Amino acid sequence: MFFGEHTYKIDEKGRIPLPPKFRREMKEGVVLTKGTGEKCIAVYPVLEWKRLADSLAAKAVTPAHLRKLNRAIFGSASSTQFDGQGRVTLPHPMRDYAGLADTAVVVGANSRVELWSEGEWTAEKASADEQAAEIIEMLERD
Amino acid sequence: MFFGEHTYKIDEKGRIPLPPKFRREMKEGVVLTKGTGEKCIAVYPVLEWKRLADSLAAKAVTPAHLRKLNRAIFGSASSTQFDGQGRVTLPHPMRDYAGLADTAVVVGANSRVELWSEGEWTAEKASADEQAAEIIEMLERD
DNA sequence: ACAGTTGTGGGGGAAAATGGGGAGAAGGGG
DNA sequence: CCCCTTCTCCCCATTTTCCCCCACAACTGT
Repeated sequence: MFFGEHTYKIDEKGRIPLPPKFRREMKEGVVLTKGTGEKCIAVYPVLEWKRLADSLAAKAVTPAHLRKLNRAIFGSASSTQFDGQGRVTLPHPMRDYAGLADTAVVVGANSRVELWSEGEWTAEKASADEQAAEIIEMLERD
Repeated sequence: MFFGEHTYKIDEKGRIPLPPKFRREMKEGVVLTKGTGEKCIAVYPVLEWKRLADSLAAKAVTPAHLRKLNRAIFGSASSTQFDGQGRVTLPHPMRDYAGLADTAVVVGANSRVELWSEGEWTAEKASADEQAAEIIEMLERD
């Protein structure tokens, strides 16, 4: 379970540290993927990621379907480890995709961790807050 | 398990390197085949390849069927090894089939590795992403 | 105040990407 | 039948990139 919002620097080699609490749940390594739809990088503990990939693959209806799916899932993913300082190196294509330059916001999102550029994150947060307010209001109406 | 998307040059002798992580899972050699349907070259670790060929052969219903299948499978396949620099040589017919000239995109797709021309790959990726997004949406609906 | 932990930066060494050279096998033509 | 060409391996060389390790400063909690 990942919580909270932390801002870290990305050094010139493309490395970023993760909060110590997060590392402890990711000792076996992590898998990085592009966020689905959102302009961010998603970080999963390997185990969690395997669960996800399997449940996705199970939805494929034909072999051709499955091949395509594997391409999308595995092709845009990257398996990696923490270095001695608790950092992970972000592949260039992903950094570009998420618009990450010299700082990133590390967001705990339950079973997943997300990396956002500051700009994208404030925008996303605003819309998330707004939606949450709407949803809560809806719930309270009943 | 093969991950990620890497771009490499094909030298004038038709050789292409594979990422070191991939090589380590392919020490015993690889089998190259034309992609089934897709305009790419598929690369299997020999062991994975044998599993595939066997499971296919088991499904043949008649001897004639099996002969045809064997021709199709083994006829267009090519078994090879890495050279000292971690490269494999691509047979000419396959390069032509996949439209590979001087650069190729090496895509990890779970148990298989695929080689694409840059053009074909961007097109395929777009459609694969789209399909994956649909399935993810399906999953989230439940 | 002190010790251990964490964020940040950088340097050095090993490995990887790329490019050629040359020997040997295969094939085609004279 | 022989020679020449072509293709295919295997080896060597060079540059670049990446990864691991070390260093220091700031901060934590005790």
